[in-house]
Amino acid sequence: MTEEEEYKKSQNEVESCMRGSGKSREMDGGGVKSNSVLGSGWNGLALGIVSTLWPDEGVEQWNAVGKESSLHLFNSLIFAYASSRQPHLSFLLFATQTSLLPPNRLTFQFLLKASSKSKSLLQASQIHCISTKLGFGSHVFVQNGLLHCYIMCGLFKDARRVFDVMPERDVASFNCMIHGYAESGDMDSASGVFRSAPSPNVVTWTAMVAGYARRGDVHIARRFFEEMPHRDVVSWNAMMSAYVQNRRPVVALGLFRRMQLENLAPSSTSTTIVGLLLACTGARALDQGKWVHAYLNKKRIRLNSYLGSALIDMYCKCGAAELGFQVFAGLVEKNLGVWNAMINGLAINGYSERALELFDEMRMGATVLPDEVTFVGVFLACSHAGFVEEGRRHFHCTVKECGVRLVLEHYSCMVDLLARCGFLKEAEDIVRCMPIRPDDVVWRALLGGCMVHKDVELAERVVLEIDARCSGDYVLLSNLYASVERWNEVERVRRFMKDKRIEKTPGCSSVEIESDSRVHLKR
DNA sequence: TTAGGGTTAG
Repeated sequence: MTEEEEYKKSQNEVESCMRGSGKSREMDGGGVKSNSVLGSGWNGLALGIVSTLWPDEGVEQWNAVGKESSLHLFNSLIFAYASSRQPHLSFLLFATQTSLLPPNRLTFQFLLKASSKSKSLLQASQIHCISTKLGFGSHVFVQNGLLHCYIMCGLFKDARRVFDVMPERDVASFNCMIHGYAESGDMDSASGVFRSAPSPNVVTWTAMVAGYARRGDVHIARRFFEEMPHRDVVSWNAMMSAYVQNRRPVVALGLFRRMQLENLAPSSTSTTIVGLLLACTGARALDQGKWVHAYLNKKRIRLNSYLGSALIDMYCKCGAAELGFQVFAGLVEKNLGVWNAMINGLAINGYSERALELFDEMRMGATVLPDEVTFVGVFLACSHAGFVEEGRRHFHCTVKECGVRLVLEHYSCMVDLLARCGFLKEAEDIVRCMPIRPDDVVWRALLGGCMVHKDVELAERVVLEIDARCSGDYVLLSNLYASVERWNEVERVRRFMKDKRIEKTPGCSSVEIESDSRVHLKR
């Protein structure tokens, strides 16, 4: 049976189970009966697993939970795995547990959590089937778990079908559904579910705020935020993030000040600080970013990967790559986001060699595998420094070796590198043979090379390929004609722009926002 | 111990 057939079969089974499950037979607590089956060998195994999960406090935690009840212990472990980076290990543990101890409702809840985290609908369907057979399937928490898994897998229509036939719904079921619609950008449906929710809570309202923000409707998001009967730290974080996402970083900073005034800032989580750092980055507010960093140090807040990469990115985008590197060097937890922030940060600041060295270091370490974003940094570094050979090697070989798919951004960097270094033919060949349709950024990268090397004929062809031609493209072409003293063509382009009323976009620059609007963090 | 907010490119 293929995986798809297997999936369909279990989906049918789930649906027939759901239709026929009727009233749930609660068995919570009953499972502990088999305690005696669990010998010391199992306790040893459990201890080993706990120690791996929590190397420092493992024994202590095990002592705290392990001796009460074996089922409780196994459930705790399943939950710990479900919340960890290896959620699939929950299923392995369940396979060993189920032969010794009858699972209870919590076991299934945690397994469904693991299915959601590993986005495994097949597992979720199977788990739901077993739970239904044991009489837990129609419990609202279990059903919510299944619903959540459908949402996490992006199957919104299927989620709706589950939602519609649920024998009982609570506020979390509505919240799940709203979040799902919001994720898919369907705020009309989300708002329909929101209106039908009998008792929306702070989670419901926050899901609406985040949903509108994600779609770019920051004003509607703000209206929901202001109308909320009660706000908690997550709602504030969602609203701050809404402004950051919609390129209004200064408003986000202002919101944090209001949060402080309402005395909510002391309970701010690392997510609040990440939001604050993102706002500083967006506003290019280096001084305020430094304040946030100092605050983190003062409060001895450990830098997790989110905080670390946000800090690195803030320093690099504000032109202080050295400070970014200091943060990077001091980080204990370096995940892909952290490496990418540093490699890209060095590349955009012109530290090409250092960026490429770091990329080699990352590959040598082999704990984190590069992805598309990493290669954007790599090509950017090659392009800024004019490292043609190295760029070619990475473009044609390393990307494949790492199992990474080439995306538009990679092509634009590579075309930029080749074209600027005078390999115009090779650059054009790449554009013409790309397996994905080149966008205007790619064509403009080629146009830039034509400018440097005064290739008028190619530039004329390239300009015609640009979909959304703007004044800059015509100005570039006219300057190119001027540089080879073809004054008639210069005049022709200028007249064309005038007739079509194509105006030059005025240049602009930005400065750091004034100190009186600075965020002052409470000590 | 079901549900909402966070990092890296463009």
